[in-house]
Amino acid sequence: MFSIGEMSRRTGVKVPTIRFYEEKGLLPQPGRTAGNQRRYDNTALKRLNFIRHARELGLPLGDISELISLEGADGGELNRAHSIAQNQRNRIRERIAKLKKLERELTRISTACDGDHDHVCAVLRAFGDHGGCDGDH
Amino acid sequence: MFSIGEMSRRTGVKVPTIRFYEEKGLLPQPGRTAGNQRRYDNTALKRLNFIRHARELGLPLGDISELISLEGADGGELNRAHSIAQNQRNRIRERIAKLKKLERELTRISTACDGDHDHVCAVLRAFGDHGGCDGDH
DNA sequence: CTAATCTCTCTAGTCGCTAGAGGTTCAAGG
DNA sequence: CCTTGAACCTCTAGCGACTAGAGAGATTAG
Repeated sequence: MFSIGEMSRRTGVKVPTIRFYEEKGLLPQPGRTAGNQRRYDNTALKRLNFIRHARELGLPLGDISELISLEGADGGELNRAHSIAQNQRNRIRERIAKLKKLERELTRISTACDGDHDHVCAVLRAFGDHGGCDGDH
Repeated sequence: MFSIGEMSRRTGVKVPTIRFYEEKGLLPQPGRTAGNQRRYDNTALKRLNFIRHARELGLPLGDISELISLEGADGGELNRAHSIAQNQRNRIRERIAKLKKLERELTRISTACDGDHDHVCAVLRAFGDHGGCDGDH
């Protein structure tokens, strides 16, 4: 049986965050000591690791809670798990594409004014200006 | 002179967001009609476009407000504008690298279980499992 | 003049936490 | 057994960057 601090050490999830997950229903309410402190078992530890991993993958808590509810589900319902993973992958791909565009533009902005500050700084102009973008944002 | 709705139409920034920017000091308080409605001029329009563009580049409002205060600054202070742009570029590069790692891992997860759902779904296992990651997250 | 559409302020909600106050419990050392 | 100090408890409030809605007043086109 682990205290909340022990859970935190073992998973890297901060103590208040663990309580927050419990409040949101992602972690089941654990047992308590006579003095009202939480005590967790291995099942809870595994679930917290699951949540942490999924969070690191960028899944919103809603998706994670859906995945949790799929534990022990059968064939048809498991397609849902697949599509959550696929959706997240697509979201990430889109974000990568968008960020690459932004990087190109920031490069343009940064090189717009190479230390010659006698005139109005081109960096500031470039920030205000969509004209130099190659994109659709 | 534009109404707040006109500003919104011209910049693509939503009406409540414009008021929010004003409240945060990013937009100066505009003039008002006798009936207390906001009326903006071209300067305000340009500034709103500046904010919008910078936001699209992912700059936090704090950085944007710093950039705004650099308008009309001289050489030394303008280096600050450069470093804001550079920092943001670095942040974005890091995010791209991280997202690419996640994409690889989601690919692994998605392909862990190709429609064969007779056993406990490998997707769910993979979400709970760091072992297959190549990374340090 | 009326009706439709803006616009006003204000409050509260979103997401995923994080920080702090003020109080209680636990575990170890004496 | 008792004390001390760390860890724990609940509760509230705050972050960033908005978004949504209520209820009231302003503007504008016909």
